[in-house]
Amino acid sequence: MELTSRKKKILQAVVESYVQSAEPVGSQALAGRGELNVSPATLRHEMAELEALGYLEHPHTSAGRIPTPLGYRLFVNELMNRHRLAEAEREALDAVTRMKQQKIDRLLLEAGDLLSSLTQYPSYALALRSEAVRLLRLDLFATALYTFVIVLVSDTHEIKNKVVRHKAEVVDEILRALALHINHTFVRRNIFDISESEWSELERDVAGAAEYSPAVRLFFHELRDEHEEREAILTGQSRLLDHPEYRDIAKARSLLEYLSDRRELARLAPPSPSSAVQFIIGPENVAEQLQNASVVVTSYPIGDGIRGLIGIIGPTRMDYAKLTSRLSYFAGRLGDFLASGEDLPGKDE
Amino acid sequence: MELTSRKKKILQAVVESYVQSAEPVGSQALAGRGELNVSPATLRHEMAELEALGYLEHPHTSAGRIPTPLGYRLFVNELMNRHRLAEAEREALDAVTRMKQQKIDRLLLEAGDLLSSLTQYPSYALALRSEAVRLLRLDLFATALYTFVIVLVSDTHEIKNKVVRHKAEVVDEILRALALHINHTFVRRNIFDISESEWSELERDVAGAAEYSPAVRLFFHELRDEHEEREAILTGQSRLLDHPEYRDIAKARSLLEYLSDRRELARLAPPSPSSAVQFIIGPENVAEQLQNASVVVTSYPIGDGIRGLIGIIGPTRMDYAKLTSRLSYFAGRLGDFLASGEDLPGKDE
DNA sequence: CGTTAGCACTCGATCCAAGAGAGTGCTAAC
DNA sequence: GTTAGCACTCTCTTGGATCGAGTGCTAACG
Repeated sequence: MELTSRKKKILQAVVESYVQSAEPVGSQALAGRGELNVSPATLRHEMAELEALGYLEHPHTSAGRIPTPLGYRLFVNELMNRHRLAEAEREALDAVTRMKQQKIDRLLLEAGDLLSSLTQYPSYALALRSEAVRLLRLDLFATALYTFVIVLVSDTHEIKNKVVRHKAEVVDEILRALALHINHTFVRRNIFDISESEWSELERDVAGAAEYSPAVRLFFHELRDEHEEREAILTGQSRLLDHPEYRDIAKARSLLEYLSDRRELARLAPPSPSSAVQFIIGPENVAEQLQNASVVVTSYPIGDGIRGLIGIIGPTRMDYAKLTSRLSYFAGRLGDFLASGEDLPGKDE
Repeated sequence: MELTSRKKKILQAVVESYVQSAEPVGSQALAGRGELNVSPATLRHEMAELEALGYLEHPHTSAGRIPTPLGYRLFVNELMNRHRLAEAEREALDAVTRMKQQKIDRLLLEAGDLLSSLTQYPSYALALRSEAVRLLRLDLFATALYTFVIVLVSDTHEIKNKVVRHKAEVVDEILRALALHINHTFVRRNIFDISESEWSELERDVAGAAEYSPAVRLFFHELRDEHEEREAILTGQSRLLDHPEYRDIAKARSLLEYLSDRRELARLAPPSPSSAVQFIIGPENVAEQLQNASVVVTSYPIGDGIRGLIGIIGPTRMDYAKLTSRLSYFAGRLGDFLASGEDLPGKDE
């Protein structure tokens, strides 16, 4: 059943007013806003119906109305006005992305920091990795009598490395030969897809390789684990406490505790290929601790088909309109910057 | 002026009781503990004197006493009993350090996590770097037409790397020659100490080197910045909210905000070459936001003369005795594990 | 028939006074 | 030096009274 346009206007006004004041909004206050030219009595009538339909609720008899999650959902889907970003905010973000040569994690941290300080909510960000890590180049070399180093450059120009302690004296020549062979055989291949028999073949072809190849295989194996286990970058947690919904320590505690698990956070929102802003409102969240919280999140291209996520976490009462425009702008700028390749930061580690 | 032994006993009892109950302790409660065989009236007398001396204080007339920071200071310096660690706690930490092949940051994170969950306070940890980064080996190689990679292995077996986009086509031969020369000339040298004239010399000696050496110099320069700017690893912030002193949101907010600055945190405690546990109690802290907080911290060797720090942050009312024994054990185990070299983790940024 | 004014009613928030209880400091006796 | 006694102080809790915002219902209005 479609709502009448007046009901929509009323719902919109309730959301906007409540978002701003954090106080349940009553019929008088609503009438006083001026945008609805009807009496409080009529508003009471309409609001009672909106409540029956599940869009509004009542903390107690003698209080005004607040939007339900369903109400917010309708608001973000249909009623929200586009919001314009302040010049100063754009400037600030542009300044962050203008700093070149940064590592991506650093960049996301700074962007998140800025986003959090602009919105007064915690923000989180992460880079979604592609399924594969394709070998661009592998290097092996001795660094001491008993140690050698593995350096891998992927086709996305990420570098991974590891120091290996060897049980015997390291022979640099064999390492070189092994590296040469690996580079030759597996270049542009997904390192997670190298089969058992290919390894055996390799060990047969390169004299002495069998002594070192297990370390390389272990390294690839560890990369896979690391690759699959993403951790989000979180900033501005403490700002949660500024909002009245977390006046209650227990609520704050529970949400903050949830946020402290960065891996959990990374799984918060499904990766989306589109650049649309997503909303996960209250009970739409799976996590128990997020039942009274909302997540506003969007994605941006990092390059090579990989996307990043940047979002905000707060109480269900948030200014979704403002957040949407901010996030869009952030994601846009990050995408421009990162996908351009022009200033591709070294993603080491 | 030295306190009488009875006064010390009383102070000790007050601290222990207050630490446990979070309630100001009165003369009756104190007498009820049994360890002092005097009447409440006598205790009142003594406590009044302890108050005059600055070791105790009075929230208001009809309340019991609580220790002042000076009182805690005396307690940790002289009165504290050594505390025995539970078997289960030792087990848990041993399990963490038993996991091999981890990166040091990961290890510290897990140890910190465990420490925090055992103590119910936020914990922090960081590795103090040595002043120098000595070159063990530098590698340069092209990865694409216009990009090359710099990989540096320091003598502490840390690996740093960077992808560089070059303005012209990269000539691998020149890179090799440059790397060879740098390795030859600067090996075991502190990369921060390489002089202007040495660079010029290098650029003169290797044909074409001038095209690539600025990137290497920039890389070294960035390493210096990164090297100097340490960030602490923090875990368990949300546990602060479990303690009654942070019932007041504003206090919690202020401390949590302080903690969110990891660089600031890294400067919290002076690096100490000894393995003694340090206490920074209330106003002994420089930071404004820590005036009502205490830091308990100790250090452990990482190897090569470098030390790490691990500590706990909480209200001034903490069980210093228990924390001390826990920290000592943690630091000891971490030190054993890290400095042994046997399982030296790859510290790849 | 939708809209509006009027009105009784509900219920949380605030205020205030009274009382309980914990703990003190002082004094005087042991 | 130690202790019992006691008046005093101050916080915390409790309960009732009041306030006021906001509702839902009803009846009248255009």
